[in-house]
Amino acid sequence: MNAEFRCSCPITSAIDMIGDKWSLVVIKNMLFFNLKTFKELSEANEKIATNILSSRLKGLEEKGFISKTKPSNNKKTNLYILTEKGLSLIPIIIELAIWGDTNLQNVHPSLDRDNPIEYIKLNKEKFVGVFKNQYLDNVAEFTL
Amino acid sequence: MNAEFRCSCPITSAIDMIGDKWSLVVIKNMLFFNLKTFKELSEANEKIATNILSSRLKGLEEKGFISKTKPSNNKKTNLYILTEKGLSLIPIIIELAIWGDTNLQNVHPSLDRDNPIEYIKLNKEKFVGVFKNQYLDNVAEFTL
DNA sequence: TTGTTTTGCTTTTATAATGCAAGCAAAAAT
DNA sequence: ATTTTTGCTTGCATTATAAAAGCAAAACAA
Repeated sequence: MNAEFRCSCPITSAIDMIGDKWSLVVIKNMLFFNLKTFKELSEANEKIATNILSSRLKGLEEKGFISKTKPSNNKKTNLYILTEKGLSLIPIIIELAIWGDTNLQNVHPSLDRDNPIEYIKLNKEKFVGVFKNQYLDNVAEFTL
Repeated sequence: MNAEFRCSCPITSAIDMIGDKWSLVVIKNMLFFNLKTFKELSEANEKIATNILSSRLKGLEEKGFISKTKPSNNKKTNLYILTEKGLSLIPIIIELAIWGDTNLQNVHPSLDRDNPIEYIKLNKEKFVGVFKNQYLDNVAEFTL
C-alpha cells in the first residue's frame, strides 16, 4: 500500500490515498460501530486478517486519519481514534452507503436494510454533522 | 476482480463492487473527459495497462455500468458509454473530488487546482445533475 | 490495390497486495 | 502460578496489478 500518486487528478489521487480494499472499511467500523481496539476491529463482520489490519492501522496513522493511544487503566490494549482528517471522510462514506443501499439489493439479497439510509438521503449535509458529533461524543473521554 | 461480497454492509458492499484501483478512474475519465474508445481510455493521464483496461471494461459492462457499441461508420472502434447505473456513481465521484481537492494539496504538490471544485462544493446536488446532463448531451448521438 | 498504421485487444512474465494459518511475548485475569 | 487475552509478526499461498510484447482485423495512404 504505497501512497504514490498516479497523476494530478484529485479523484484519482483520493483513490490512491484511501482506495484500497480495507482502509474505508476500518474507518467505517470505527465511525459507525465505535470499534476502537485491534481485537474489536479484527472481529468485525468483514473478518479482516490480522496482518492486514496491523498494516492498515499503521498506514492510517502515518497518513493522519487515526491516532493511537493507550487508555490510562490498561497497558496492553491500544485505542485507535479517528482524527479530524479521518472524520473528513464521512461524506464519501455516506455516499457509498447511499449508493450501496439503493443499487445493490438485487445483486446482494442479504444486504442490510434495517438502517436509517432513507432518512440520510433527505439531508446528507446534516447527517455528516450528526455522525461526526456522535463519534466525538463517544470518544470524548479518550481525547481530553 | 471478483464481485463477491464480504458482508451485508452496504458501504463494504459498495467497495466490493467498485472499490478496486481502476473502475472509478475509468468511469471518471468517461464522465469528465468524454473518453469513449479503448485507445482514448488507455492514453489517459493514469496510464492504465491495456490488459487491465480490457478486463475492467469487461467487468464494468457485466455489472451494467457501461455499454459497448460500435459507431455506424466504423467497424473497428468500440464506443464505451456510461449507463444510468454508471451515472449513479456521480455523487461518490464528486465527494472524492472534493475530498482530494481539499485534503491532498500538502502531500501532493502537483495536484490539479485549476478546476471548478470550489463552485461544486457550494451546491453538490446541483452539480450531480449538471454533470449527468452534460454527459448525456455529449453521448446523445450514440444512444438514440 | 498494396503496403503501412491504427485499433483493440491477448499473452507472457514479473511484482505487489491480500489472505490464511500459525506462532508468540507481554499483560491481564483467574 | 497458571491460563487466557491482546496485539501483534512471520511464513507461505493466492489474487490483483503492471510492463512489455505480440497480433489479427480494419482503416488508411500511396
